[in-house]
Amino acid sequence: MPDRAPVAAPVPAGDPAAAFARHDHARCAATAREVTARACAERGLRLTEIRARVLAILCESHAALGAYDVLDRLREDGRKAQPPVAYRALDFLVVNGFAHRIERLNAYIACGHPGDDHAPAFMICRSCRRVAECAAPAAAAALSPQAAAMGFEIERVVVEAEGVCPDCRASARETGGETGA
Amino acid sequence: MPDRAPVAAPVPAGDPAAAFARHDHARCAATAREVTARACAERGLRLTEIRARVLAILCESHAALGAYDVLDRLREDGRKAQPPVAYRALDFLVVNGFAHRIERLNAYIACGHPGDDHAPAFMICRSCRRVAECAAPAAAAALSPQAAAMGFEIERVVVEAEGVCPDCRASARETGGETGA
DNA sequence: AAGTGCAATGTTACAGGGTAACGTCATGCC
DNA sequence: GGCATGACGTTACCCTGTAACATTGCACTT
Ligand SMILES: [Zn+2]
Ligand SMILES: [Zn+2]
Ligand SMILES: [Zn+2]
Ligand SMILES: [Zn+2]
Repeated sequence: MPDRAPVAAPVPAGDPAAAFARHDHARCAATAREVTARACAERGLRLTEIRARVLAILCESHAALGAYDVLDRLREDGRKAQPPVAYRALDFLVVNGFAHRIERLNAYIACGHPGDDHAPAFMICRSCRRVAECAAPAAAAALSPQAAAMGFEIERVVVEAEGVCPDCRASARETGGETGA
Repeated sequence: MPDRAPVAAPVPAGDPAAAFARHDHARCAATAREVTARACAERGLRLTEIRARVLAILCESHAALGAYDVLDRLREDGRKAQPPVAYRALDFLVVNGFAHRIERLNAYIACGHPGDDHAPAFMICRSCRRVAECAAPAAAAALSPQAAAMGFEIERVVVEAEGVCPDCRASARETGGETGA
């Protein structure tokens, strides 16, 4: 499902709420690609053609894409790509903080703050698969005391909220039915 | 990897830290099964033979088991079970709050507070796959303001911390090497 | 220029996780 | 008996992910 009209911009493109609100998505996507390219240049990382293409595919919308969705898109370009091609590019983007894996969906999204070192939390719409990336250091921090108490060393925290986005709630209300697609 | 010696009980069996500490696991497992059985009786849920068996399998250790691990165990009983048999039993347990799915691992554990309505967070050892279930309402609550601000309706929050448990940290130190198995 | 090393990509083949769909069977109710 | 319901049995898939190895291209050495 495509995002809503990417014309007006009542919400700035970097805002977490952008995923579920009207915003200038062309600018949103272009910024993400440019910032990532710059970060790669600064850090000596090679943003190869395939990697850049996969990032562009993820940037096309705020919906999470499965690795095989990405693979299909690569094949539409005329490549005869096999699964490892998609997975390797996705791994590169995730490891370097330019994309995120959504565990709940086994899927991927472009990062909203590429290059920055951040502790993201995600709001996942179970109806349209769009995902908003929020900063929620408090959520992860809440676990530290308990981890320390039991001697557990935390390396990474996954925080994913599943629910229904404003658009899909509105759609459900119109049809009077459930919140499904 | 089996749990450590289930003899002494420096930690009470219901404690979140039990997953990574010496405790009376026989008692720990028996309690989980009994509480679940009682909750089913009270609520008119049918804890059938297969469901009870799957719960017992999950209760055998604090390590997360994949659906196919559970299936293999069912087959060892002499059943000729197919995947849906395991998935249906696991779904029953998860939906009714007697087990949890660990998204990060695509795997399952028995619930530490079966029947109670709770907002669990998990500490997952990436080395031995054991999982501690903690109560961390603060982690989920930290997302509410942002969700409200963007009109997102949260239905469920996944909080999973990945890291290394005390035992595996100790093992790594002994061998001077990395924290792998 | 030839040789060497490394990172990225191409390709095959498979393992692991999950479900739709349909048939069967037992239970309980009218 | 007739019927609805919920659980289980079975088949046949689809989606997700990776090990392993061949190849390419580029940078750096000699
Ligand atoms: Zn956007
Ligand atoms: Zn939505
Ligand atoms: Zn135990
Ligand atoms: Zn461990």
